[in-house]
Amino acid sequence: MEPAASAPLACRTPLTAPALADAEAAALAGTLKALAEPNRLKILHRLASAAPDGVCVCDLTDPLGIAQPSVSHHLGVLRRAGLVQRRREASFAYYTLVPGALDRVAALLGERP
Amino acid sequence: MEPAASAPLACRTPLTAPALADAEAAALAGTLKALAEPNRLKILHRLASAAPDGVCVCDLTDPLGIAQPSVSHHLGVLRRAGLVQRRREASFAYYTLVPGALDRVAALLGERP
DNA sequence: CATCGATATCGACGGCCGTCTATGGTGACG
DNA sequence: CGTCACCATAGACGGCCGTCGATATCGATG
Repeated sequence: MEPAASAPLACRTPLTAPALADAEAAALAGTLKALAEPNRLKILHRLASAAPDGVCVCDLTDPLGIAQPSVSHHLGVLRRAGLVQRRREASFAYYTLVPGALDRVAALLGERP
Repeated sequence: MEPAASAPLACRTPLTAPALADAEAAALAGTLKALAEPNRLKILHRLASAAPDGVCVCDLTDPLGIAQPSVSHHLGVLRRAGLVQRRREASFAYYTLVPGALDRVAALLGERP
């Protein structure tokens, strides 16, 4: 608007702020990217609804309507993101939510720094 | 584990639940997909930090380190997702957060149905 | 030991996404 | 009225992602 240096014009920049660091942005984006998929959201909802001691893969394949390798793939993504955990028993695999994980993400989105 | 019908085996399915509807899953996934990008998170953080009357595009280009059309692209994605809004003034464009948008997303992630 | 069922991994294919350069449209200024 | 700054759009290119069929592993069963 007025006293700038050499720049031809500056609309204005009233703010300063730590500016979200690259590492934090990438980390949060990674977690959100794991969440941003319809089938994975359905999986999480299912695990949240009926997760006393876990849900096995065979109980997820039919409701989702996708092939079993795809279900395993999505579970792997959620597991690498730290959102779910696996408990192996015989030849079955029972998946459960990692307790505070979703709430932590929600808190990060809700906070207004 | 034992008394099934004709299926050769059923690990067990103790739970029932409405099961997240396709439309809801797709909608939430769409919003999360808009959030799941480092540069867009930085934009939102910036808007949240210093957003009394908005931030113009020129103030976002340099901190992000990407070309101006890319910034416009990201702002468009956030706007179509209903997360930010635009206010045009002269040749400038001031972007602000849509008030309750982020909190709504956080609430959806935090609720345990 | 041979078989079968439950999962995970592999390789391939199609589509979406983030980035860029180039260009267009609009308001201010001289 | 010509010029310039700000912003948006269009088109192209490379890479990541979701899906599948095929295959491997591992435990239980007979």
